Amino acid sequence: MKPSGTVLAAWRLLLESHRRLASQMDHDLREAHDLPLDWYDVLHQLNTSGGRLRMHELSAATLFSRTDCTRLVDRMAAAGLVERERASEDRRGVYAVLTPAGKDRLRAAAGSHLDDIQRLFGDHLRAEEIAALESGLARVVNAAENLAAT
Amino acid sequence: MKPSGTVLAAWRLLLESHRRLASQMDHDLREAHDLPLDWYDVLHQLNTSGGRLRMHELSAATLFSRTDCTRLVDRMAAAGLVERERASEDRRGVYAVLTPAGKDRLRAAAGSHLDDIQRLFGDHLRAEEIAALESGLARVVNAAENLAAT
DNA sequence: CCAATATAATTGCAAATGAAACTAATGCTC
DNA sequence: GAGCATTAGTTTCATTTGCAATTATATTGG
Repeated sequence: MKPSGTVLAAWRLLLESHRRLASQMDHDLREAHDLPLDWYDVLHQLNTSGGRLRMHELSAATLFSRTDCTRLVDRMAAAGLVERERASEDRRGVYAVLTPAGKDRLRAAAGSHLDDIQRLFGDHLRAEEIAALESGLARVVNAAENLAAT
Repeated sequence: MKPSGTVLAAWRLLLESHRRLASQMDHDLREAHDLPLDWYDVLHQLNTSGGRLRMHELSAATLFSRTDCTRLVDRMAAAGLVERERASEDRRGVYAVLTPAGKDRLRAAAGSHLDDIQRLFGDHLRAEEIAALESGLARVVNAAENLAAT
């Protein structure tokens, strides 16, 4: 089935808002905290998962490829924000572990980044639009997850 | 001001739905038509603009950087989908022009791509959610545009 | 009118990316 | 418990990207 004009318009707006906001936020984070948005994402995911994740869990959480995670962790480890730790229960495995410095850096950046989310995104939406985004996109994401799991 | 939990959730869902759907759609387009999503985007924008755009207009329409446009057009010209044409009214300028082959390729790919948009996105949204996405994100994009224009 | 400045597009270089090959350890089956 | 398939993670290679510098043309202020 073909999408209606409104579905198409909504999809294009989602694409455009993502591109504009993501690049603006990346720019702001680099400017203010010398932290790429990708790094912020990794720090955030680690932090909300108790500070340690296996590489493949990090990949699933951030939606970066395994390859990408390997190299993000490389660079972030060089910058002292995370550490690698071999898994004791599975000797193939590696944990990415948030360091205290990484936690500090995240805390420092979180304030202005959250402000950015509000300023660039939240400020322009009505409560019922936010609710609609949340419920609708949750279903979209869910369906995509199931598809990917196949 | 800090975003409320629902704003934050909505933002994260927007990020996640974009990543999942864009990569799925890119994959499907390559699979079925050997056409990266970026190329589709360029063909689409050219087509909806009468088949010819100055490089900087293409950049504004697609939100790819000027550099990126130069090189996308390079590769697509090598594949015969577009042509470069020096602008007669401004000799610095270059038009990217859709070729008949490019138009054909777009037409061929559009069908399955539109199906994808419906299947992955539209099918999971209620009419009022689509309307909310459309109106809300239009305001978000607008605000971001004005900011960028500064 | 012409020097200074701005704009259009490309290019060189360093960094980031993705797919597929590779290494190592585990699990599964007979 | 030996062999085969699977899973975890990294690495290699070719491609892509982004920033800053470059080239060429247009515009503007004195």
